[in-house]
Amino acid sequence: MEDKGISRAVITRLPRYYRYLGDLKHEGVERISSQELSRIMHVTASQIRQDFNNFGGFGQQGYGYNTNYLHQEIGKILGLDKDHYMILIGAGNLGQAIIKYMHFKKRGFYFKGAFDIDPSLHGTMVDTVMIYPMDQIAPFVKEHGIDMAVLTVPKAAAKETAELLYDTGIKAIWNFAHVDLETPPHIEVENVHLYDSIMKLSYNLHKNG
Amino acid sequence: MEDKGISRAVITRLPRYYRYLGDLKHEGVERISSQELSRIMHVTASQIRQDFNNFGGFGQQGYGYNTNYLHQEIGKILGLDKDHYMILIGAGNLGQAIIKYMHFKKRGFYFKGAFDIDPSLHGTMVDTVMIYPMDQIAPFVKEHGIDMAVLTVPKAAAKETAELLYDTGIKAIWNFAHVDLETPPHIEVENVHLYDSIMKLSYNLHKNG
DNA sequence: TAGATTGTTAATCGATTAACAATC
DNA sequence: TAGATTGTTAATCGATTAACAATC
Repeated sequence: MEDKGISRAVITRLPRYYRYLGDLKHEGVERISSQELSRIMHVTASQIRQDFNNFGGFGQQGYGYNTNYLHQEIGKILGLDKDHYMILIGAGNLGQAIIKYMHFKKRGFYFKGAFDIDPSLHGTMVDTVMIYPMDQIAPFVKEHGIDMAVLTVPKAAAKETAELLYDTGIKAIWNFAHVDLETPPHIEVENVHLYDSIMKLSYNLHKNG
Repeated sequence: MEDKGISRAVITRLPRYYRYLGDLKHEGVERISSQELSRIMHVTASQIRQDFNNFGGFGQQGYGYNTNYLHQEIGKILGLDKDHYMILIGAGNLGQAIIKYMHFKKRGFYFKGAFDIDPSLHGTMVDTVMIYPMDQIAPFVKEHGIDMAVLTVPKAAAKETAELLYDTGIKAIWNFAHVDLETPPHIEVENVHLYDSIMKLSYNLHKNG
């Protein structure tokens, strides 16, 4: 699970496997072959087997894969068996929606607090999450053992806001601001660039005339 | 621009180029070489030149690229020189946030209406956008020349809701529900799978122990 | 045991990088 | 003209697919 040699392409596919296996499990499907999964997911059976074998085989010759076991193991690889304590930085429209959208919905991801520069928001709640002033980020992170920050501040503020996090002990930033952060090596970043996404859709919409 | 042979990897990089060139333009940088851009964006100069040459050269030997021109041309490739009329389907937390987040912010993308099953929302506004009942989707799309739908309904409703769009003339779906839609060939889909994204971050957070 | 299907090696394909001639 | 830098071809690298022996 700690192998550093797993390619980015494989990692990107893992959550999708996890999602499909969760659905199959939900439908009561107990076993599945790479061929059946291939048909459902529209990827080759070969790729499925190659992907899983990056982490050591989860299947059994002549049988296939046990849906429950495979789902669970991929969950472990993704770190979903562990709890994550999160803060939100930038409690605007998008930030508040993310709190409401994620909260209680996905086990293991917990918002412990939100931060904003707007003093009128301080002390108010989004769902069950309190909004604090920005200068309390560092002590809050330490006190609550926060490992992830969700960054939903305007583009112009993103760089300096992210820098507030670098020495706090935060390990990961989920970045919704449309800049690419240049983070220190001990911090992982995952970008959700919504404008990039809609531009890609726009391209595809027009590509055939 | 209509060339179908452009690889997915190249398309995915275009919005990022567009973003960086917009920033450079904003900073008053008039020309840039692939080498300078390479340094700023952390990709190889070779890749930059290859990518641009998929669409016919935009540069000049010995000079480099004109920032404004290149920005504009990539914008055209992405279809950003055209207006897009959008509807939102599913006016919950995330949907409302997207309307507020996108509206007026990015030229060319206009929300004309929103739709929800909840009758108590019908007739109310999100920003400047009215919420309508679901059964009005088809006539609305035709009347307003809508080309894109943003799908922010719960996972369980996504499939059947998407199907309401297939024969309306809609050309593209920006899908925030965490299912992979099986759309007919005349409809493009771009997925924003937030859970997939946070799972990837979780993986990277744990991969070094 | 025979059939099925994995795990894994080999072959192919595509994308990235390097190199350099063309040319501004 | 000389220097710089693109456009483009060739080489390399990595990811995907095919094939099949191992084995349940």
